[in-house]
Amino acid sequence: MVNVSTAEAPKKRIRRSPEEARALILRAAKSRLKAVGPEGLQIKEIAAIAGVTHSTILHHFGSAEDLRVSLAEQMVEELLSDILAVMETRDARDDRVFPEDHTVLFRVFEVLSDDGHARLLAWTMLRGGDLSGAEQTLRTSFERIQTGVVMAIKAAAGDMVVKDEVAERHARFIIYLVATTAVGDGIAGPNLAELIGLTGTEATKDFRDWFAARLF
Amino acid sequence: MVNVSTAEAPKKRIRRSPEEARALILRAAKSRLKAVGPEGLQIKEIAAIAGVTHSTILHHFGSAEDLRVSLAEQMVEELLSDILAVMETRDARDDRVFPEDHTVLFRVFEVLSDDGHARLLAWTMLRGGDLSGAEQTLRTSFERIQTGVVMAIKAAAGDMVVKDEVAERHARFIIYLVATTAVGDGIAGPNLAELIGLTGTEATKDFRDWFAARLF
DNA sequence: TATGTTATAAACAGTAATGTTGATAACTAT
DNA sequence: ATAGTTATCAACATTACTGTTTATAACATA
Repeated sequence: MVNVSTAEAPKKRIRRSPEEARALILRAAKSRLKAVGPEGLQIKEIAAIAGVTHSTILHHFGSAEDLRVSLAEQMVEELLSDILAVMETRDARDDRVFPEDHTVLFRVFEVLSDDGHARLLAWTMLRGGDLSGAEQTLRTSFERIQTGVVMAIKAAAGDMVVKDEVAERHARFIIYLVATTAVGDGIAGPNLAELIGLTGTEATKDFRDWFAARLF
Repeated sequence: MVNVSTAEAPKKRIRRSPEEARALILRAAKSRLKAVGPEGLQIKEIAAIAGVTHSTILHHFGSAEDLRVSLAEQMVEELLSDILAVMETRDARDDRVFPEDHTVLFRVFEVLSDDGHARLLAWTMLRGGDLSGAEQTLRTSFERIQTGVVMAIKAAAGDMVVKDEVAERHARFIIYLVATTAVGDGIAGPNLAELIGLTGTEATKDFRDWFAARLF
């Protein structure tokens, strides 16, 4: 006998293309990760946000772990392309890669720290997952960043001649420092700043200015 | 009927004081953390290392989560007391807080980054875990660190007079920068260094020297 | 329309972690 | 000694997460 009064309305299915479904699920996973941290990365939670069942996720990604790997790869690529875009579309009136208003550095902090990428990145690294899928993107992106920083160093030196190898070494240090600082800032920033008394957007800006001024 | 031939020898129980038991378990948790990272922190594994059953852990800590919080708190306290010890027992021949061999800074990196403290801290923060249990320790420790750094800044200024508020502001920036960098280094260091080509202990030391030289 | 494909869902199964309970051994105090 | 306390263990219960199976709705194509 069919239960009439309490019968669930048969749920309308939305049929998506594999690409759409994957994108939808990855978006949900990302928002979940940003909201609650690594613990929230469970396929049932993600499924709920995406409005699908968890078996749909397994269908598209194979396993929960594969979804996490895909997510990590996608995030790394987004992050780098974001930063490269800033570096390489500098203002036409100012051809320096690192103009004095510190646009690029601020943007790096913004992208890495304020947007939550650092948290996601940290999660990726903490879990020791491999990023070999994004390996090539990573390498070429870093080469382009390196090139930009070397140019900036030479520009900052003005008339003085800077040997290539010196500039390259210096560039590596700078990149490493900025990256680690932005990551640390993204993770420990809120707690640490409160503790030290560096609160408010004003203090944040002051710190970043001070930091930027110290780099070259 | 008692099974004679295959009877297990009745396991001798070691009865510890609550303090000893907690310390033993925390030590095991710490070693496990270093070995496998925050994800491997599961009470049965820890129990196996400590040589107790997992219910003993639950008895002493309440829940698996509470153990993780306790571990994080303990590590924060160890970390700070470690750093303070280095800062405050500087070589008698050199009364500067930050001597030119960068002892203190190197120690900060060592403790935070190399020992895996940063990873656990990051993990804790990413999970939104609170460290309120260590709140008081944190505050007083940071005040002492702040004092030391202000002294270092004034010493570095030599004969020039530095206003208190200027030195204090500068000190906050330095502390914040060192802390975030060390955290970021602890998390992203291995991956990032490899990517950039800053590999080997030599390169690590070079970077830290370069960084230290740039602080004051 | 008929047929095939597959994205989706629901129910079920397996597994690994945390958590609970009751008994007991080791210690303390009377 | 005796009684009381509790740290410990073993066995069990529970939860929560991943993965599997089967059926079907949605769409494409002929």
